Amino acid sequence: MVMEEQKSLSFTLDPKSGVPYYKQVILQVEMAIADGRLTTGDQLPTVRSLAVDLKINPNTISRAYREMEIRGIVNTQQGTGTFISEKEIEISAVEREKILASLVRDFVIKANSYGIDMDQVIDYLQEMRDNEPLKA
Amino acid sequence: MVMEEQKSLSFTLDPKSGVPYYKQVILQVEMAIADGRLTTGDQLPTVRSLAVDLKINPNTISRAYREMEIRGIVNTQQGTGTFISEKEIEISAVEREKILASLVRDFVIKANSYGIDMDQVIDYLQEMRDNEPLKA
DNA sequence: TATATTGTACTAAGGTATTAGTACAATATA
DNA sequence: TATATTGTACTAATACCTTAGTACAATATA
Repeated sequence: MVMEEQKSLSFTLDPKSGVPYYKQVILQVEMAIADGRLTTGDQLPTVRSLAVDLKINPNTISRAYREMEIRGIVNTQQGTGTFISEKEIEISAVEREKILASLVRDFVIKANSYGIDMDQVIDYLQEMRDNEPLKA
Repeated sequence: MVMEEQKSLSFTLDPKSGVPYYKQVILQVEMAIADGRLTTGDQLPTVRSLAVDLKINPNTISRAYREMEIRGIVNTQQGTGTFISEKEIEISAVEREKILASLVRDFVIKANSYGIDMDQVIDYLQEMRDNEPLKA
């Protein structure tokens, strides 16, 4: 068994946010991937250790990891651990297009309801991309 | 009292979708605004009439309208009705920027978790804007 | 003022989501 | 094989979400 890199990420929970714990965990992993702190092959904290750290039940961590596994973000193996996946080869271009379409649709409707139009959104995204790329 | 335009929109509900009724109503109003079927000053169906049409409780419609009022999408007055707001003058540029930032952040994280990067997103949005603008 | 029309407050029922308790199962490794 | 380490299944408690029932309140208008 190859020893994968076990990075020390600091997870935190906000009980008052209204966001479920398992979703907060997922979000933090996603953000760590997005900004490069986590990458392919990295090991996440074990279910038990993270549960102890965060003082919550192991099943709650397990649920977060399971959801990410379903989404293809991580791979889990009992007895071994949970690791960031090889980059989602399993999503076809067509499927990705569909997902993107639905994400964009929701997003545009929301933005629109705040009086923000597509030009603004596009400008914003371009600036964002040019100034501080999210992907490592 | 000026008689505002009362357009005939056809609302529908899908009980099997898992999306709450009040959210379905909000979504349909938002989409109607986005594609121009509804615009500033238009009156929405009354709470009661829409409740009868959709065969649900008036409070459910009321909740949808109240949420939209909080978001600044509509203005409600008892005895008079519910109308599409004058274009959100109440949102400052700074506030709008903040909202946009948080919307974009959520969106990018989601897209990223599906392996979709910003360039793809921007391309997609640009095509969308150029081909079939959402705003009338 | 009287009446119709509009939205609202308060409450409760039912369902769903979230989390924890407890015991278990799969894998790695000495 | 024995033991430690990893994740999991099943259940139940609690909280929250959604909707409806009922009665009410504010406004418009005859």
